[in-house]
Amino acid sequence: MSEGVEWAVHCCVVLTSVAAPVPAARLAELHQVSPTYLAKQLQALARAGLVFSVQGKSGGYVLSRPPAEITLLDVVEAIDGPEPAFVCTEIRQRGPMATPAEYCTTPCPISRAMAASESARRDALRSVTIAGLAEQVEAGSGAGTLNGVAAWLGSTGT
Amino acid sequence: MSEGVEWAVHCCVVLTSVAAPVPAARLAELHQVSPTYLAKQLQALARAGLVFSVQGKSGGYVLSRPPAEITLLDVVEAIDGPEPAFVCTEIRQRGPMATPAEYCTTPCPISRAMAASESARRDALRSVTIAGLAEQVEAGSGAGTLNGVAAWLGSTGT
DNA sequence: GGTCAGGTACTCGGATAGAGTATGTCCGAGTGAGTAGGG
DNA sequence: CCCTACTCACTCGGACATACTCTATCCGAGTACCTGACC
Repeated sequence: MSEGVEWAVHCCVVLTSVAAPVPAARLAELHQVSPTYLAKQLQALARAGLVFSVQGKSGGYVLSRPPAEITLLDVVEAIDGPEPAFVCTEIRQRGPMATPAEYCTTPCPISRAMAASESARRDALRSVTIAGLAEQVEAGSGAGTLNGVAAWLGSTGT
Repeated sequence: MSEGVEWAVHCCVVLTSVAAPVPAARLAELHQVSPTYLAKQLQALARAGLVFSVQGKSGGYVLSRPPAEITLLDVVEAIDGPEPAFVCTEIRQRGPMATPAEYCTTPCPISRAMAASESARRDALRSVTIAGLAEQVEAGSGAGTLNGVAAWLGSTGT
């Protein structure tokens, strides 16, 4: 899986506690990652409609929806793309013992099994929201952690 | 996901109906895929212990276990590798607002959610066996399909 | 006829090139804020 | 004192290089089968 997914999810979680837009460069500084590449991931989030991008002097990125309405699946698909990992190339219709196309009314069993596993993964990802993740972060690292991060993001120093 | 996974699964399914070893080149001809690259995938299956490779004039590959004891997960992991797609790089421990390492006794919530989705996918893949797939192929394409393929694999002509 | 040695052809196995995608970087377009001037 | 127009600095956005993995290929190592000779 793309490493940018992890960055994007972390960004969404910290964005839950801020109201003003946060520039990509500041998020990169917070996470110590490549600013330009993180910007690319945030652009993908913007294209997917998960965040709003505002330009200008005090611009940046803001969540476009309440965190409870953004699922982990939304973020993963925004970065990695919505197409499933497994694509059936219809091997059964090729070669000397090919199954005639008229018999292939349903997806082949292998494709179905792969689709089922993909679906299970997507269901698991869909059941987790950004708000839920933020809640767990607070529970794990202490209440007020995200507010502290938000304060740092809003300030100008290091 | 690696395209070789699809090839490998198809090979495992057709191997359920043969007793004698089948050369990689013949499986490639059956599926109309690159012989040398398919050979590489079969080598991976052999390394994982899913198939036995026998050398010599009438050599080839045979399933090492009853098809009911080989799961789709086994094949996928043999080709794509057993390591999970998502790897947590512990972003929370980096940057100016880093969480101290002593607070990181449990995996971060994001990592946990990703692991859960991976686990769901693996469970789905584990619940499908090669024998089950072969059964569904017979049900879909007509009884005797696999035996016909087996006969073709055993013969010498095209 | 049976046994054994040798050759041969066929197999797998790992080491070796090429293509596509993920990663990382750069510069230009756009815009909101701040400022200076005028009314 | 308020309004307006301008400048400017800061932001995003897409176009451009680089590294790595997936795909595809080649040739060498090994082995079972077949053939032939010998007993």
